[in-house]
Amino acid sequence: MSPIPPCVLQSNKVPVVQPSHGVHPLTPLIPYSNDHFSHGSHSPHLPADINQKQGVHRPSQTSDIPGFYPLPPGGVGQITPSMGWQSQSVYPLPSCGFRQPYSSALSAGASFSRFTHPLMLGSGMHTTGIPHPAIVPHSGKQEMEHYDRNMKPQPEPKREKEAKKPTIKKPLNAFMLYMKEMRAKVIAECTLKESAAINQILGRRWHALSREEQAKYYELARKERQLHMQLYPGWSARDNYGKKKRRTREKQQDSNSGKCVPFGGFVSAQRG
DNA sequence: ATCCCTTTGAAGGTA
DNA sequence: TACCTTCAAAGGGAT
Repeated sequence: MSPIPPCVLQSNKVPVVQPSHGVHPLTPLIPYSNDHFSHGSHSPHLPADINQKQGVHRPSQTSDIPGFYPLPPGGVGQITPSMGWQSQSVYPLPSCGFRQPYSSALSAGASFSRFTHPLMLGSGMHTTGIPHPAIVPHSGKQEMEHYDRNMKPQPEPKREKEAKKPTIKKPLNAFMLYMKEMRAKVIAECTLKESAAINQILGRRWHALSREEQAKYYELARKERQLHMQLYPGWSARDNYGKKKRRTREKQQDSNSGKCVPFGGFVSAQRG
């Protein structure tokens, strides 16, 4: 059984043979210690929340993430050890508001620092005064062009306009968190840049992860959702519906209908 | 300048 | 309940 070559990118839409479980082409995810997640009372896999609806249980009872709240306004929230490797927390709650582009910090203990958008200093402020990266000014385009890109201090004439309609982004799910973390690594290995191609690889690697490894990300995602819920109690995913303009998708039907997709799965009804 | 592609998962809507 | 749709990240490519 040979592990997946680092950069096997099946030419589009070619079914890929799924590697057997246990083989981690990707290998060491991050140097975080498992106990951060396995210490818990509930079994690591399908983290408590996988059976969601439960992950969505009211935050009030979530003693699960003590220390997150109450967050000192403008201060650095006390991050519980349970956050483990991402000690900087998914919600860094920066005291100064700036950070390194996450991609550069991806490697070890990568901080999911997507949540520190400079713009938030102005608009990304929760009613409680807690800055949150999920809040981005709604510029009308692809939401925001990624925090990092906006880092450069441009003389923004339309700053005011943007600050008017902040958009609260969805919390990232487990796979998204995984992607954010591993993207740089894949890019380095494969010298690829196209996100679509990279995402295909990441999708396969995600499946190749052991349940325990995936559980880490499910747990992280669960915490993200919880925190997100607490920060924005009234927020709904639907709030962002329609904010992305989409072109007509013609080929959705014909190209999709149950075709094999990389990884031997079937395309989800998502776009085509 | 803006959307598409590509992935998985969460969540809302509809039948 | 089951299924469908949209969005979340990301950046090169297409329009």
